[in-house]
Amino acid sequence: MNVRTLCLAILFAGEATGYEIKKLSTEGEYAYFVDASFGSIYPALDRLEREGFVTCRKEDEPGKPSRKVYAITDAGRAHFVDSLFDLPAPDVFRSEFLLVVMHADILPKPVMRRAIDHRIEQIEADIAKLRQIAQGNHKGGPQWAIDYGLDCMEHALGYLHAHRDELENCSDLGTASDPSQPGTSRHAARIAAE
Amino acid sequence: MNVRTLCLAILFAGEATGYEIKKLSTEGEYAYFVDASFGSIYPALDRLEREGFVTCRKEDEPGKPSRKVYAITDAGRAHFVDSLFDLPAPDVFRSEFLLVVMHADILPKPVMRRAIDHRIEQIEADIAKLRQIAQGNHKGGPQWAIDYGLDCMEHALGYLHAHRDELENCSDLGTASDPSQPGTSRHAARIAAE
DNA sequence: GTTAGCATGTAAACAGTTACATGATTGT
DNA sequence: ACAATCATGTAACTGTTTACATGCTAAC
Repeated sequence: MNVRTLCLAILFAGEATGYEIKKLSTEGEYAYFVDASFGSIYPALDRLEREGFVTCRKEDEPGKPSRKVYAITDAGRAHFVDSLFDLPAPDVFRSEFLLVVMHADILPKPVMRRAIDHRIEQIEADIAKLRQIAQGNHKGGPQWAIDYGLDCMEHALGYLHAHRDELENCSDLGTASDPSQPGTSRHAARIAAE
Repeated sequence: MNVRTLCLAILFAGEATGYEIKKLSTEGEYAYFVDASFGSIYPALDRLEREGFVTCRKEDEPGKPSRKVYAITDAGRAHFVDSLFDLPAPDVFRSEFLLVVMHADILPKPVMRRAIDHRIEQIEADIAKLRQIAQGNHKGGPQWAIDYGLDCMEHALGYLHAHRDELENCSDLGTASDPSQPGTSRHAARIAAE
């Protein structure tokens, strides 16, 4: 999904500024969709306004930076709802962690351990964030999405906890570095630095 | 992760042509990482060769299209393994399906049902693909990655089956279209067409 | 006095997709 | 005859990121 649709989705739920859209897409309830930067959001809102899908109202409160509050139009609403009727594109799951996992056999144990710990912390942070979002009283679709997300994340976290030993035991040859492999010069130093 | 790293990861496991890398990244064992097109793979291999991370051998078998078989160099191996020592970037999960779910309340039941059916089919296809990959005898890291992937997907599938009714019951107002909302003109036609 | 948060925007650079061009072989 | 698979490559385009520029307020 692109930034355009993200903007429409957020504005469909209520008015917002570019700044707020950024926050919602990176930290808030819309983080499942796109992780947009200012450099893509502001131009997208400009274009949506030119196309008549959103309107813009400038707010100048003294003592505060002026802000441009965007609102969706009837045409925008129609366009967005219409796109929901299309069959959704397949879910995307990308994991650099799994790339590391696939090479557990050639990585020193401490490196693998650190990667697992890091991944666990990330999932825990994601769960905490979702739980916080869940505080607001949602219902119907939004509530279902939250429950689904929490359930999947908790399951993945449980799996990691239950099976991390197996993963760590793939790599018990060298605790620091294996000099028989090329390019390991920097590795020992990195591990030593911890 | 970018196409460059994908190429190195695949070549780390063995020689391959650009064509084979494409297949592995879209259908095979590396689909967790990047979904690359020819337009990105061929230039990436060119650049990796110029930089000395891979070498290229041209194979001309009569009666077959000539192919360029790439192999990783020691420098490439070192570069790749080194990158595995970095803390992996957070996993990415993006779901258009969940965007539809979040608007279940305003979507007609048949649309929601179709979206759920479609999502279930996708997960089932992904599971089937992973099971097929699992046929090859993997061990250690790669085996762990497969088991993890299967477990997470099966869990998500189970959740969908167990909770799809709740989701469908969010939208029981209009079975086809709701004329009180703007922009629903095309919707009725779409539903009717099924 | 310095960091963090609020707030908008632009330009250059980069990554990647899409569409096109080419052509042989194998299977239906 | 037609489609699919194998196989490489380029050019134009699009979308997005990064870095920069600006400036005010509130908290520490």
